[in-house]
Amino acid sequence: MKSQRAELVADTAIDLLADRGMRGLTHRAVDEAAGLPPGSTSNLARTRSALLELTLARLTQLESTAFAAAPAPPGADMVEALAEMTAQALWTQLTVGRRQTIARYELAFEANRRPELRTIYDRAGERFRDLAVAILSAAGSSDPVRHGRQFVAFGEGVMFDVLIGAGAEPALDDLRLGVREFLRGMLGEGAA
Amino acid sequence: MKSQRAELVADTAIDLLADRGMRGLTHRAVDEAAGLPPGSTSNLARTRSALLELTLARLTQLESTAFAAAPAPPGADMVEALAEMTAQALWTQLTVGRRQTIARYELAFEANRRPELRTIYDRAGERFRDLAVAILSAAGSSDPVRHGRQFVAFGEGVMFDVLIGAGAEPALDDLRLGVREFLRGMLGEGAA
DNA sequence: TCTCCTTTACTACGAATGTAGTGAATATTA
DNA sequence: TAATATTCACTACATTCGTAGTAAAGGAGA
Repeated sequence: MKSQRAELVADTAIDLLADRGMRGLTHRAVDEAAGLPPGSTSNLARTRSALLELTLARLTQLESTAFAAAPAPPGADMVEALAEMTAQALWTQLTVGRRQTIARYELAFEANRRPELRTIYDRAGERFRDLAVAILSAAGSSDPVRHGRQFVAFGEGVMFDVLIGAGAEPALDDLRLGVREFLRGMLGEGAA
Repeated sequence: MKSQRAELVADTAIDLLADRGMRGLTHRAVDEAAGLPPGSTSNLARTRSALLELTLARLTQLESTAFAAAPAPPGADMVEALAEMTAQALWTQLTVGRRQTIARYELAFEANRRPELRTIYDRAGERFRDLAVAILSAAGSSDPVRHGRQFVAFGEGVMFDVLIGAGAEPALDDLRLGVREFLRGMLGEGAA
């Protein structure tokens, strides 16, 4: 981020987005929630579009570091390891990163109507998707591109369901079971 | 719906929600988009909360009819039939029902902050989930409740991915393939 | 036909919003 | 230190928002 202040503003915007939604995110609301003198946010991000861009940029920055350390251990049962890794990642996003995930979803919707956001969102999504393709390819997928995409979609669906849908508590064990079944379905019963 | 006018207002609100998001849905915007004299929506749904409730109620009404005719054909390969059925349903939601789906997502988020919406949303979701559990149970699932839930989550994820995420065109063939693999993963390779 | 009740049209108002201008304060560089 | 560029705090304004009041229109039932 360009400055400490920009970080503070963006982080506050993320929380507001998660807690109060798109309508709750305003320049003034950020000032107030961050304890900044009124006008500060308006000054840093002149337009609403600029504020959204700043927030999304910060969000992708935060999430990219969260998924950085994840080298696939090429052990005996790769599916098992991959399932464990994925379940843990989902778990993290659902608990510690709950608000970040919700804020990201809010911005994803907004990106459908704002090209400047779409650009940022897609660039981050692409990197993530490519990673999934590479991993599934290494795991012996017969159609890595489609599978990679489906893998990401499955993850988003699980998170969406927990955070927005039924609202039930996420259970790590269930996540593990689910991901394992999902992977076996794609890679075949006895996949390496 | 209570009146033709209420239907018109709700349908217009759905479109606005899909096209302009939560911030684009206002009493005045509905009047204008529906071609009603200013104040009409405000009069029909006195508060913003009432407007959102009306819209969500209409939405669940519309979607319940869309999924009504779907008796599982107990043929030889049940997984195959179920996959075909699901793929078609997803396809419909992604094309003809695109805006309805997006509007539903918007309201789902809002329901996290508005208990009165949460009630409506959950009641509809429960019926849907129960249906999934029953179908998977009939298909021989070893854990119908968890699988039913995961099945719904998978569907939401696929839709979310297409509508909000990568934004690529949905391909019916890919949907069919994906659902089939997903089901085989849950039900076992040679599931009936 | 007359009466009662619901729906509709229109208007008003306080509060909140996005945006932008300006001068002071602070940091950076020469 | 002096000059310059950047960041900051504060203010102002037109617009839009949610909400509500009220009077006219319309329809149902006696």
